[in-house]
Amino acid sequence: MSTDSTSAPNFIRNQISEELEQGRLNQLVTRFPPEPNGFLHIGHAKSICLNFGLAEQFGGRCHLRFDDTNPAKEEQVYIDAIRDDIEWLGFHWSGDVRYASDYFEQLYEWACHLIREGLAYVDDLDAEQMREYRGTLTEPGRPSPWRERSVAENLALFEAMRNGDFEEGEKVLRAKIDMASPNINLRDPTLYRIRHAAHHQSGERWKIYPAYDFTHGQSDAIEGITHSLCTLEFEDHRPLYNWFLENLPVPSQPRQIEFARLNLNYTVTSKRKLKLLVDNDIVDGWDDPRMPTISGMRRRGYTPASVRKFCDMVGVARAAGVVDIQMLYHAIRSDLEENAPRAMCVMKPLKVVLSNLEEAFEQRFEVAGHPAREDMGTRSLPLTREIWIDRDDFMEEPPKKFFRLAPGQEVRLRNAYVIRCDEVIHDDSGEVSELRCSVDLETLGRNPEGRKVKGVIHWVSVAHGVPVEVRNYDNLFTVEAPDRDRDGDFLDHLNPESLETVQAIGEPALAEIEPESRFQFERVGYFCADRYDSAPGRPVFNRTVSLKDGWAKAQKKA
RNA sequence: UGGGGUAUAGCCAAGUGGUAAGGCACCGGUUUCUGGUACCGGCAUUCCCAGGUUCGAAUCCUGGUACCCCAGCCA
Repeated sequence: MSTDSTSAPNFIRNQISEELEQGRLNQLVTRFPPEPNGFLHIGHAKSICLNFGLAEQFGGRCHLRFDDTNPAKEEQVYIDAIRDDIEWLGFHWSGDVRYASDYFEQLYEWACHLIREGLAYVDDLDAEQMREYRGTLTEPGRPSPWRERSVAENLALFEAMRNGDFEEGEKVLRAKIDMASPNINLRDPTLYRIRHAAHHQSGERWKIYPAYDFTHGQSDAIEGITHSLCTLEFEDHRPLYNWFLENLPVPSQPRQIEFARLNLNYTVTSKRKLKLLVDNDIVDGWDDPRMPTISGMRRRGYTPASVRKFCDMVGVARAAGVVDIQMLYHAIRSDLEENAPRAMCVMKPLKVVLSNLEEAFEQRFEVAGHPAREDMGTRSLPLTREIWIDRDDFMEEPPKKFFRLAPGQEVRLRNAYVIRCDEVIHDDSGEVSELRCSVDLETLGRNPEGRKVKGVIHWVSVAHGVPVEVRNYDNLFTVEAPDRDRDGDFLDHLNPESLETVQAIGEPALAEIEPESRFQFERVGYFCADRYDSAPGRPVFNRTVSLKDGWAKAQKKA
């Protein structure tokens, strides 16, 4: 697919290119700053595409920086998964992976600087008391009784905090800004809290950890980030972000710009909720193919290009909306339509005996790997007297305009002959168990004379078909906005049919395929060999997305 | 009159004073050995509402309305 990511204009790109043109900016430097407390999801993909895409496009740099200021929630496994996800998407960060924890010493010094300037103090209030003193949205807060400690005392106390002389929660360092500010973030926000926890990067070195607000902007400044792009909920934090930049001797002045986070219908994009799905074994891990995580989408069969194209289609703006999941489906379908080789695979096998062929009949067809891509070569397809077709392609009492198989009706076997259904055989329970059909040997590569055969169905030789496990995935939720249930739980809307496993029968070429190979199973959908469970000789496919089904749609309307 | 934001089609989204891009979805049609794809055509006399300025307004002004975010020692 030749979609260059982030090609569409948006307000951030416009701003940057203007700054570049006017010479107010030399080189663009962005950053992607995940907290390693979960897996990346499709919402993060939007941010990754924005940050890395912008840097790529304007010849700038993009840093990967882990915002690792909360050891209690973070783990190395997440760091590894996040790096993999970004690389899989096809982006490259500038320089080494960075960590906010790399700057802990500098941050500590800057905290001392604030104390010396009379702009920070150690507070003994506990969390509950602090909340009371903070006031409410409509009422101003009151100053803490500890707000006017001397610089010397604050310095000593803060050092003692660092040394581990206090228990967790006993003291915090706060900025001294304005307890009456209408912006709650400015009511003396917490800068440091005590945590006697081991940190995945800094180990046991620290007993105190800086809060997000005191870390992010300064880290940006240290790295020379020019544009710090984040989501809308941080808008209220921008005055604080700037306050630190103004009151600290930082080496550069980054600028924070906010954009709307991505919401997708029929799914949830909240690390907390995703973690809940994982922890309660509702899904099979963070990379379950039903998860909107990047690794889940990878396992499901999405391509990096399709994810990038999707992000590009969605755009970047400041209006919070919900994107239709059909857009995602479109992105992957259009990629795979062009790039996935074709194969035939029968999902619900129904035996068909081609009665006018001899027992030992066998003919092989050299068939295109892709109808429009000669570079994909050909594959060999054997036809024998007994074949499997899909049960959905036969109806004993068909409605009008049913172009598939029915008693007395003709249909083309894809890549082979036209056949006519002569006889329907039922089992004891009355279920259709077998079809007897006759082959018109004059119809290979040409249409029969005097009649129009509109239907084409897929099939597999009984003698040569290979058993294939197919996992048909569907939306994890049955409602558009599972998040937004005011008096229920999002778990109430789980789709009980989000996974259906079937034992299918595929054409011979599917026997020896590598994990993560993608195919279009003709007339059915796009499938990807599971990266963990599939192996040559034992294929397991995940349905990435179905093909559009005009027949089903027409039936629904009728 | 707590603060900060956002309103353009069913959904996403361009557009920043010159007469409503594009994509998804949807609806027709053509082609087709995938009821897929591709192709052609349709889909906002109007931009949250009401006034005003102007030759001219989605864009400027005034006044409303709706929705989103904020009271972690999370990010």
